[in-house]
Amino acid sequence: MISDRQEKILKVIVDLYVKDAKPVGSKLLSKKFKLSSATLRNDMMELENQGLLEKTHTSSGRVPSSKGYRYYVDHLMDTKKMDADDMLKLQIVFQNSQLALSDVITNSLQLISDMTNYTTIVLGSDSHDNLLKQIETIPIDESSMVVLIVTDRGHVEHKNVTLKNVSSEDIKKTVNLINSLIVGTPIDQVSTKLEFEIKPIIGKYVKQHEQLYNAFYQVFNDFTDTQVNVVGRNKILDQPEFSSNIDKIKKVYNKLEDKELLRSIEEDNDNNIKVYIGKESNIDEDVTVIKTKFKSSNQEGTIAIVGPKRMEYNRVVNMLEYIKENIERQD
Amino acid sequence: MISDRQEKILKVIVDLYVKDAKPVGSKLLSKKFKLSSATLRNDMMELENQGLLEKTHTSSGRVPSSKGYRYYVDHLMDTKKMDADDMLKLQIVFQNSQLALSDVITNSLQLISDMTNYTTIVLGSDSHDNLLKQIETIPIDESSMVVLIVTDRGHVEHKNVTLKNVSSEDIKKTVNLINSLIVGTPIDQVSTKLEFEIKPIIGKYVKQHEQLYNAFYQVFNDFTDTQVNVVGRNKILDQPEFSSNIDKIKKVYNKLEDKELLRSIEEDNDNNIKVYIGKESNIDEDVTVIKTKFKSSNQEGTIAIVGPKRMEYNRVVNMLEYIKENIERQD
DNA sequence: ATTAGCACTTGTCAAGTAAAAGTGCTAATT
DNA sequence: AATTAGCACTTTTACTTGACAAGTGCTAAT
Repeated sequence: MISDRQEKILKVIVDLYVKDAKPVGSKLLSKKFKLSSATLRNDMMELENQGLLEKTHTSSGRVPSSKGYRYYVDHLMDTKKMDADDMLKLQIVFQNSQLALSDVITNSLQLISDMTNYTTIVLGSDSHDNLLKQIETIPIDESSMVVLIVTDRGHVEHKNVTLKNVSSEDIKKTVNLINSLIVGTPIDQVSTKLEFEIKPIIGKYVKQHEQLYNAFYQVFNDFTDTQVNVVGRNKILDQPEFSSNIDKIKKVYNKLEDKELLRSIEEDNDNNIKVYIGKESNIDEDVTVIKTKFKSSNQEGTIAIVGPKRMEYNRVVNMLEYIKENIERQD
Repeated sequence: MISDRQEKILKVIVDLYVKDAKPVGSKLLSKKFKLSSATLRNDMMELENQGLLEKTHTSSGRVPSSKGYRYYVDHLMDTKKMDADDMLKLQIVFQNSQLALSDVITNSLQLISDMTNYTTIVLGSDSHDNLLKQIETIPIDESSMVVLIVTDRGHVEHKNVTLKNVSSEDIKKTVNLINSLIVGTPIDQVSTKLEFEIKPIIGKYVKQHEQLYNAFYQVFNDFTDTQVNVVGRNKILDQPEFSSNIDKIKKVYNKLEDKELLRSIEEDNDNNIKVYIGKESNIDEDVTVIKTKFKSSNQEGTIAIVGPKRMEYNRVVNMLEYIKENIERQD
């Protein structure tokens, strides 16, 4: 559909626009190609007709459209060449054997955020299908205790609970009951089991069963759906497409707090790296999200980079690829 | 130093400016007082000479200075009258006996943030002087386990740790050793004790002691200084003094991530409600922070409200007072 | 002690102008 | 047939300009 030269022109326009955030005109391009600006103009017009480029106003230079970025991502970028400096810096994090995997992930995403000026997100996997592994209580003083819940995949939930006039005997009984009867149950079914299997029993044999039941019920009920860690939220303010537009900032920030949205990113089950350009991001037409799932023996989840549509696609994809591979290799 | 009438004028100016964010002129004031604008102008001039009012430019109305707000806070506002609607809404949260105290705190600060459009912060108390209460390990699979640490004041820290070829025997031995030897030690001395009291012993009796030592060392080392919960970060974008000034927003957001700053808020040991106006906030000359410590049998910490210098001092102080009292009464 | 009156200052808004950047089209050139 | 030179046209941006509104400080009168 489009000529080789037009492809090259598109690539150069994307690269230039990503770098400088300024619409690219035919004159500037004519320096990169050994062609007159008029020739470039003709090709640019064709690329615009194909919907790959756009103008910001009648007489402005061209800017890639979402479709243009899509074409770039799918056909034009050299995805296998990683910047040496980026690689080196990431390596340092991954080679620090002192760190637990979760810290390596956090650190590397912090690093990416700092290097690229984009916002990064780590989503712990949805724990609702985790199985209850063990519960544990630790008394703090005569009227309060800490309740701990651990799942088979290592997710921990804890809570400080206040109890009045409950004997440690009764607490122990209840804990043992739960540990023997409902361990192995998926987390989202625990509440039900608690009600129909535990409540009737402790109702008979345990004083203050009401309080105890409520305490445990509460902890399970609060079980966090998805652990979210947003790194470099403020980087958004450094991106020119946002820093001049408070309403956009407000919109993006609100979306970043939107659990629904984050869940939807996580629920995409493609294990490869996936690029959501502009509206596809469900955040803002000027935002791009690049995400991937990862899964090691120890931990699984999703990592995502949120930046302007005018994003360093190449670089980010390469970095994510690197991280994903290295997490999954760590076994 | 200033007359009764001048005091009244200052109060009205603060109230008006807080409400409308517009400099207050003599004409507007003359409607509130039965005096001509010229008279008011004379008094305003005197208030300006005293440093209590400022002009934004030679011919603008007056705006309270930091000193003016300070005077208002210390002498002028009726701190005992709480808005009935505010009270009602807070009551609902505090009367929900289903909730654990920590949730009541979070919910009430979320509520304040929503009602006032300010940002709120909950700082869990610094845990460094907490004493180690108990450690606990829960195996996840053959190569990883969860390590849990609980302090005497109910602070919980947990971490997923990967171990290779370490027997559950050895883990148990080490845990028992720690629980018998260093329980009761202040958290910030645990690392040292771990090194000089535990390391030598497990060095002799435990295989893979290197790995185990490192794992535990790591968890203690990561012990979070202060638990921070910032609610309603985005409200800042709705305040007119910031929404037109990206640089200010950037500055404030960066400060809100600044652990040093948050620690300094927490380290102020005044148990009463304290108001930091403008520069005193250490955030921005246009920001005010109002904070208080709270302490119940179960939990202690600091709560702070961050808003523009043009803040509803009265309302916020009253709400904080209410919250503080109700937290501390819950025993 | 208060007020009326007035000259003066500053910010804001709309309209107008000129320059810069870049386009599309036509006609000439390779 | 593809490329280029040339030019009229459009839009943005940055500056002026002028008029008006808001509000002040000061003086003189009440």
